[in-house]
Amino acid sequence: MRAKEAAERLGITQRMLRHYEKAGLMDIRRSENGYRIYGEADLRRAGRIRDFIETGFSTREIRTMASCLTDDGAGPCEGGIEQLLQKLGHIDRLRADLDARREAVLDRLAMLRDALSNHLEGSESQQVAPDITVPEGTPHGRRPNPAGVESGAARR
Amino acid sequence: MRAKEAAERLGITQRMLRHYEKAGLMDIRRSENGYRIYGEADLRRAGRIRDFIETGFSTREIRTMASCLTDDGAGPCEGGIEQLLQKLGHIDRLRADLDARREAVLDRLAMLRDALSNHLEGSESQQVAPDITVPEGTPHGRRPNPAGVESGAARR
DNA sequence: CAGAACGCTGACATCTATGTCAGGGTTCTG
DNA sequence: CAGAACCCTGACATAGATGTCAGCGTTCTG
Repeated sequence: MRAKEAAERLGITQRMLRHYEKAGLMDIRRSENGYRIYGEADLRRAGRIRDFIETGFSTREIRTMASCLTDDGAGPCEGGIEQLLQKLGHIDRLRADLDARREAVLDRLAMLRDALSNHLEGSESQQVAPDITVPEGTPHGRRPNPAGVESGAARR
Repeated sequence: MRAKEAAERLGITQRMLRHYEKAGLMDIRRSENGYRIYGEADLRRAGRIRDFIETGFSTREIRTMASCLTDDGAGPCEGGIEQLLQKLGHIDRLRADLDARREAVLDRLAMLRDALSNHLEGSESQQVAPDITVPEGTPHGRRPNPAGVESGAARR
């Protein structure tokens, strides 16, 4: 397929697709007229690159773990794992934090709702947020190092 | 504590600490001589900001969810239910975002680990990342669309 | 006290990610 | 065929994260 479709399927702009290429992260085949021709594998690769970038990696870092971009789980993918684990650490810390906060909010919310209904029992009822449905959102529970400041000195 | 110590404990530079401040993400107390004085709560807040940033968020985006940076899940909350619901919305959206990122990372990680073990099956084994343990942290499982090209059109 | 170590501000510099525009082909369609 | 819709390259532009240096006060220590 050509640029437009590829970009659409990936949810990014053609600009970025070219950017990845220029950054040396991919090498797209060209048709005789010079148009880029993306194959499914290219899409997958670009999709991974996109994800890496949206996860906070720079093309520079990604190039470092180029072997982590191919379909075939071949190459050792040196470097990739540690870097990923590190990111995971950041993400998990934030998640834990958000989970805690989320619960606090839910609690408060429930409390208010109770108070409210008890209060306007039988009154004209002002109908403030009538049917509060707790928006589901992945299970949450344990909450280690609540507001953890650190998690391993000397970084980056 | 003062700048140097704070920065060290957070694993970032004083420069960035000032950057967060200038970005309107925190407001650090000053001693009479003008020196910044960081308290534990400031550290926690800065730590979260740091994590958000390293997870790919910009100060601009972070400012948007400023209420997610405080320790107390409590907070002003004046305005009641609407505000709470709104906050809940932010939190959940944030969580969704983090989940996506987290999962992308986990997927890649699992994939890599598999490839790796399959690869050095019985060989002299170079011991690259010997005992990769997926850091526990909220349950995760399904992994549809392995090398997922897409993940929902119109993103961001 | 002198010098080291540290703090502050502001400015300039680099790198990336992205957007957008221009100038100029190529393809598809009514 | 004419115009729309695409594609390409290259350049200029912005924003944000970070680094680093200068010029200048403050603290701590031998």
